[in-house]
Amino acid sequence: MIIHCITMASKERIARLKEETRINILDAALQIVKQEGWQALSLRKIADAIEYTAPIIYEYFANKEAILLELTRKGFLLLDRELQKAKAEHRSPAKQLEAMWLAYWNFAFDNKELYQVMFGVSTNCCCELVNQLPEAELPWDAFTPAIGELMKIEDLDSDVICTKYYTFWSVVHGLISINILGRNSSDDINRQVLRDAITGIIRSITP
Amino acid sequence: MIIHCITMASKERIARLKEETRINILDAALQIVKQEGWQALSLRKIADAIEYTAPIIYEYFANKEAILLELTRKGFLLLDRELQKAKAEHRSPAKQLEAMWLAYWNFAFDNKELYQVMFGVSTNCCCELVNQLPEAELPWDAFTPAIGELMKIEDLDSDVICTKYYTFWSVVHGLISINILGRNSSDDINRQVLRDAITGIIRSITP
DNA sequence: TATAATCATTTAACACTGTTAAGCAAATGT
DNA sequence: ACATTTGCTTAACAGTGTTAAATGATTATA
Repeated sequence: MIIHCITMASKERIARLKEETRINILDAALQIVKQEGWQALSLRKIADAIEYTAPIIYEYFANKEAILLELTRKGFLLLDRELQKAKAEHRSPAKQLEAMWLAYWNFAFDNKELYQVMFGVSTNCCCELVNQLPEAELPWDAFTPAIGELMKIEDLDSDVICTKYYTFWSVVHGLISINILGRNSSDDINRQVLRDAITGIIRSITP
Repeated sequence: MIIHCITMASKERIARLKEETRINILDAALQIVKQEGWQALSLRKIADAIEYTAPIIYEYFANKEAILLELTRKGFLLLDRELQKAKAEHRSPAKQLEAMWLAYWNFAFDNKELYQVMFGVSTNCCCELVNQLPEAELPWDAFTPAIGELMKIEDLDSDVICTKYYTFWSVVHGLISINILGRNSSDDINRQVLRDAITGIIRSITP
């Protein structure tokens, strides 16, 4: 009986350790990418970083793609946190939209590597899988209520809202992509493009 | 003397053949990518397609990246042809801009693979090198005169024109990227977003 | 024409990559 | 004390880009 309890506790400890190395794998992967870029990420490098050999990774992830997929999942959750935070700071939908797209912009540059794997900017991976990720719809869920409120439209899946959402998204994502690719214009111009576009769209949908 | 002429001719014939297999390499690469995607492109597959062995490719290109770089160069030239064609069909800068961005859009989907390697959408390669490519500035050269004319600004490198160019480009490239990644909205909505955004920007800069 | 030099091409090899199977040694259950 | 499971490693496979050496045909030279 007592032995049973002890083994239960040790099982839990082991489970905790396993969870920990799972996190270590993800952390190591992200760190390598931040230091050397996506192209340099290899399973053996991850294994080195967590002081194991490569095959052990398959105890925690089905394959390399699964690691990237998990990173994009965490990316979407982190992005959603930032969006919610920005939203909570304002009451009017116009201000909310402006703050949220700005938060989106900042997220992309504060987490360049995550954004790359989330939206496939200059990295080749798992589009189809990412699209099946439920978390990939969090931005939609975050933005459309504000758009709907601003336009006084209740059906958040209507084509009108969809169109406006994609207009916002396109210009912001486009500008981010162009910058990540290094086709840099100056930061001043970036900021102005972003502000002009967002306020322009907001004005165009404000009744 | 005669012999000299003959050898000259044979040298030219050989040079022509070499140029031909250079083109064959590029064609084979693009065909493989179109059929199996960028991830599936390998030197040995290219070699197979042109009925040689892999190392022969290094007689024509410094490395794999150089092949991709040459494809993006050809991509920019092709894009420029389309832009010029669209431009030539109209006289007013507003109509020109609209037609050109539409041509840009069509190019991206008619040559999805080229667009991907040109702008790094879900493929990892050679950003820095592409940015040094002179041909990468052809779109800028194609668009800014119309923008300048429309805004009645002569200095095509002024910040105002730069800002407007990036605004156009961001929304179009963003929408393309999102679609290539498979985050598809319907074609109807795409078309509407594109038209709305372009005509909106044009109206906003028309005096 | 015979020999030397050059050229085009291939084979072999290296250091990587992701991934799987086999083995081993320590911890665990009986 | 023995059997079994577990954690982890070593070895291996098929593939990648890339380089060096070897081969065989073509060309130039004597």
